[in-house]
Amino acid sequence: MAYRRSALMEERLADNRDRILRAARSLIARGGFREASINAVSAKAGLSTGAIYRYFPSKTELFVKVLQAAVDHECAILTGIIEEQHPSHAQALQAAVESFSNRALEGPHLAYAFIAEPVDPAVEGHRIECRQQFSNVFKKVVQRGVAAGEFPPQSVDVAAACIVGAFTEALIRPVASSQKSSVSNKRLVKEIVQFCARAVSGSVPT
Amino acid sequence: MAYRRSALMEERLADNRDRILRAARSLIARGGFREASINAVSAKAGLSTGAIYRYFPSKTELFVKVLQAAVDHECAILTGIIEEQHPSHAQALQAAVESFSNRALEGPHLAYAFIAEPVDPAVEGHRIECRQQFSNVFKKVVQRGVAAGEFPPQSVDVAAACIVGAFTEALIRPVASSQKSSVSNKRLVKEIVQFCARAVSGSVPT
Amino acid sequence: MAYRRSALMEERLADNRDRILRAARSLIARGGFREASINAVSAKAGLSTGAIYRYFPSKTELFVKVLQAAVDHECAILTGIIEEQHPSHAQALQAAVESFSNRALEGPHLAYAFIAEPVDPAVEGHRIECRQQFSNVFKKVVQRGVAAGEFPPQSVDVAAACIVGAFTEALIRPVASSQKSSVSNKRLVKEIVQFCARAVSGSVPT
Amino acid sequence: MAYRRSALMEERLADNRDRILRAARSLIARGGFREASINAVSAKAGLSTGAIYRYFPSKTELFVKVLQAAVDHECAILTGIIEEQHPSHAQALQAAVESFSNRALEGPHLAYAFIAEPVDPAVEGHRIECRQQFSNVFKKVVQRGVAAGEFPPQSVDVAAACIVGAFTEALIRPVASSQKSSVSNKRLVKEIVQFCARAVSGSVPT
DNA sequence: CATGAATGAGAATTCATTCAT
DNA sequence: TATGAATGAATTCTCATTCAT
Repeated sequence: MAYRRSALMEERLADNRDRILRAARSLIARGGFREASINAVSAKAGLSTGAIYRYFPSKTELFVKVLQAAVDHECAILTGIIEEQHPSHAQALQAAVESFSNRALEGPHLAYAFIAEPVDPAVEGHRIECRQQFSNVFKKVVQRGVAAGEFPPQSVDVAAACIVGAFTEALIRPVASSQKSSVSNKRLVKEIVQFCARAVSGSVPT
Repeated sequence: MAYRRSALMEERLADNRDRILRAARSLIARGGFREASINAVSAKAGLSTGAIYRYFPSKTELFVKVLQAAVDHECAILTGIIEEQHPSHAQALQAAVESFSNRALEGPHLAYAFIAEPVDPAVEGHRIECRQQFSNVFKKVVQRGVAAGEFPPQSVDVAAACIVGAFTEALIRPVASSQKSSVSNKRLVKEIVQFCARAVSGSVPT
Repeated sequence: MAYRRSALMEERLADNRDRILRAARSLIARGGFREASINAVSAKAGLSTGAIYRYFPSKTELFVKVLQAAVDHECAILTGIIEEQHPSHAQALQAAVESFSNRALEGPHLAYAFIAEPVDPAVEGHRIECRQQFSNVFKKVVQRGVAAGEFPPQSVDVAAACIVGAFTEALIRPVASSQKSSVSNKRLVKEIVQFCARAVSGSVPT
Repeated sequence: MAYRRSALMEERLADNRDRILRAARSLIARGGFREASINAVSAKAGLSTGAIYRYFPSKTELFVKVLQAAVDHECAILTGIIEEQHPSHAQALQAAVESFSNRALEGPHLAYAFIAEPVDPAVEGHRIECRQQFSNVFKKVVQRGVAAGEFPPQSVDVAAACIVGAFTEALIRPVASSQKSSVSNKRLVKEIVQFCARAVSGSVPT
């Protein structure tokens, strides 16, 4: 007679899976994929190496899930923002960029991992997808702005990619150099936001 | 009995060093850092693995030098372009971005490696420096444009970083996804160039 | 409060033990010892991994029991055959060999496992015993034939071992090579049978 | 300027490759494929684990080479024997079987490994080939005997397989059980030889 | 100075066995 | 008693670095 899996156990299982994901995420954020060995992940998650393989079929799949989760979470937030009421499409874009930037400055290395060369070519395909998915959010705002005549005609795909690249790079730079930047974080975000706004609108935001 | 290093020998040494750098560069460009093992580099350079260590103290240092050389070369070209006569600073910027983009689209994986996560965290610091150096060229154009009143006031550091990030991301995307993009390379470059021009000038380029 | 083991429970225990044995046997037959992991066995038996250890102290012991059971079953059949009335001892032998061969060609991989290298050296000792037991059946026929003067004098132990080895190898070969043999199964069995008959009798069977 | 590889070094390399092969062969012979881990092989060969991979691309390939070498060596000897002058084909067969048996009784487990279940299915294909190759030698003798009318008509393929199986089994049994057999080695070989002779000729050898 | 064989730590993954529930 | 998640030692294979020749 099979024992029913108790609610407590279910919880523990879900908890473990989560701890593994968080451990991997944390290690990737701190030191890139290179630092996220199965040993390191399992140690940080407080589990044995073998336990990882109960929850994920391979290291590659684990990484894919980490990226996916991070991107899903971020995209949900950004989508929420651009669907809010905004005086203009430019301001919708600015709000999204600002929101992302503020979060990225808190945990900057994960954003960095999005554009990192993967340990395993098998992750590569998925990483590209993630970035694509990621920039799709921005693409939507640009599309609307162009459709509304607020923005000049432009390739929305290219613009979205440029936006993602622009703020990613600008955000990563000061973090990676780990030296006090010449501009404060607040100022940095403001400048990034305005850069993007000018880029899509072709006008200086007021 | 210490032999004086003959001119011939000096030449051979320099030649070997160069071949190693070129071999590493070629391998990185083709398959990323992952493909550039010491074995592969030495084989491609026509030398032994041990010989590598006569010219470079470690793999890390070799990679650093490869990046440095690539960036130096690129920066020299870009600096040359922006120092030419241009009708406007916006057009100087556009010429530089276009030039870089065209080269990047020919050897896309090397550009990709610029923003790739390093094999060794020790490379990281230097990679950031390289990108810094890299964006300094664009910073100069922005500075001039702002000083001349052609561009609106803005943080030239942030703008330069954004520019580098923008075109890097936009260029890498189609390469990485290795699928025919919706826009042709020619169109892609044009769109990137205009994105950057709008971003710094706050106006739609004619 | 110790419950007396009910008849029902006894039955269930015996049933479980049997299902484990059958599951293991089936897996070994299909893919060799290599495929018969405790996980696979328990899954196929519809039990948990832990449950296996209630019925068998170790994987090794389980395998030993699987072999024992298979051999016991086969020996019972073969003994039945040779105890039947036969015109001659040579024909008794032929009937036994033919019977075994036909069954082996239906489930060839299990026969194969009899002579397979064991996963665990601890199984080895027992596997030898099984083959011994196995050849004892054939030994009896040879003994009778020699005693009756139908077969020439010979070491019955060696002859029995040779017989087992001969048909095992001949049966396994086409299976392992998994390519259509030059001879049909029917012909194969006939040839094996005659080989054995000639070997023990020193005459060509009519 | 490349240094020429000295004769001494060449010798050391060949020697190392040989030591690896011998180490693997010895371990397989002693405890089957299971005991021949890369660690064990390298330790026995007096090399590091990594060194193995300079000489063999994988464990599988190493095993294949071990089998191949053993079989090649044995086949060469047996072929030599059957090509000698013999009073009859039956005696040629007997000489070959006797020769093989005597060697097998000195290093018995390697013969055993020929019919062992492989660790890696990739080895399987090759192992079958080896056994085939092995029995081809005996097939030739049977063919000649049949052609000469000395042996009764029979499937030479089946007969050859049976012969190999017969003496393999008979030789392995006493060794594996590691208990003094009822028959001496000398007697054992004689009995095996006669079994095979009767089997192919259908007559009692004088 | 050049060579490249050798090293050996470390990587991902597997699986028999245990034990808290 | 039954469960199956967790363990962790063991496995194969890689590769930066060294050093005898």
